[in-house]
Amino acid sequence: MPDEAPSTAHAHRVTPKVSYHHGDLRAQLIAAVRELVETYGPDGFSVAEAARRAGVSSAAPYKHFKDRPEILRGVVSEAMDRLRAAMEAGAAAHPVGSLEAVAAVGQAYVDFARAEPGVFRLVFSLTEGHENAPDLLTKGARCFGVVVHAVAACLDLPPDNPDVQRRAYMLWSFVHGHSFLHIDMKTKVTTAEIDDWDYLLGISHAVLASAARS
Amino acid sequence: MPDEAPSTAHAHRVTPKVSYHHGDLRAQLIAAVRELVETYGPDGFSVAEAARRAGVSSAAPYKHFKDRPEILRGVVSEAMDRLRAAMEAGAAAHPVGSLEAVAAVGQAYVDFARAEPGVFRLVFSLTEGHENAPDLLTKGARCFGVVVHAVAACLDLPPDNPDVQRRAYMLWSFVHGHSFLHIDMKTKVTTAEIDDWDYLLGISHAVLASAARS
DNA sequence: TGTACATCAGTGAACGCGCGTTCACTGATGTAC
DNA sequence: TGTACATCAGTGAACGCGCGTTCACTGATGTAC
Repeated sequence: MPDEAPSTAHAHRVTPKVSYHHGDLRAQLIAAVRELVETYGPDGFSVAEAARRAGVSSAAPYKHFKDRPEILRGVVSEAMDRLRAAMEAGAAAHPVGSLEAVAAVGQAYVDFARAEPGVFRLVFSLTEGHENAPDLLTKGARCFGVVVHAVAACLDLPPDNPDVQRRAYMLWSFVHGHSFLHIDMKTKVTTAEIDDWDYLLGISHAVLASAARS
Repeated sequence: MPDEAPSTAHAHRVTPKVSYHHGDLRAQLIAAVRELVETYGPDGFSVAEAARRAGVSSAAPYKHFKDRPEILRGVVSEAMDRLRAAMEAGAAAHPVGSLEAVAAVGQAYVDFARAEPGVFRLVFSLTEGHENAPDLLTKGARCFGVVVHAVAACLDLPPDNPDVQRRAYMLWSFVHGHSFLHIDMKTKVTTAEIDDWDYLLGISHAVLASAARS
């Protein structure tokens, strides 16, 4: 080769990204976007900045994603997977059919929102993503399915029972609202102290024990 | 002009919305931004486009607002005023202390979210606005105050009673979650049909009638 | 085993664009005298 | 009452910027023979 003697330089390139094709750029980009979304909010990310943080040229992301929205969808998809896993783990930590199992699903939800408020918000701000990404809709429905499952077990009814669906939705909206209020208003707007677990148990009891409505 | 009497107490300036050059550009800009936010989402507005829609040059907005964030804050402030007014009107349409009055506050909240989903989302996505705008915090607290008031009347307890605060927060998070889920997932994720008024009455009953917790 | 080749994840330069904001200005308005 | 003046909400041109995306390319990798 006309290049200089490679002998000395040949040794070991200590830089971790020695490889031209670096391992998993897609995953690294998603991680970078998550970071950006947490720092600057759901719309405060740019493809360019994400690429910069992944240590790659600004054109590189387009080898893995069609365009900017697709990157967002990738982040949301991955986040929903983690959210569902957390909810399932919460339920699994308590006896099947117990009120605690229901509350634990809610606790996982709230914990996720608190740990990743930016991503959490992003998941629910994909107004345009609905039509474009049926797989995201599916994943959302699966998350809801975890709630339905816990409620059904608790009430000893089949998951498709209307009353189960209704109460599961009530619980979900409750927990969803609590999560959002929590991350939106770090400054408390109420004088009452809220302990999550107590609160979620109380909610679960109020919703599941109240008289069935038509 | 002859409409003077500057030293007397009743020195009321007639001509409430004096048209200098353009009429009330400030209000028109806010209206334009509301429109943009509804169309393109909370972050999908630009100062330039708002000015365009108001029929003025792109520099004109800076005669009324310091910068872009201040415009957003103006929109949110105005929206919170309308939201509170709607909640108060809802409560006032039913007997003081009735469960219906409580549910009507929630209904007004949900109605607002459904009528202006973009603005509604914007109100709750001002992550940075908290420190910058104490007046927005105050307005938010006042909105919550409407809920507290209705709950206090219903339970016949003072508004600063911890149980009142706790139940008001529960109701709020419930309604907040329902509102968000409603505007986020137009496609229903549950098989159960939700009638708002029934639903809100049920919620109010479940929250206010359940046994008091420590 | 070595070699030729197709594949494909990267580069880096370039593009057009719309944005936020500033600037000196203009001309209508309200007021003091 | 008329006039001179200060005020201020507008203009329109200009700026620098970072963005999303495209493009021809490069060179490492895996595989068929």
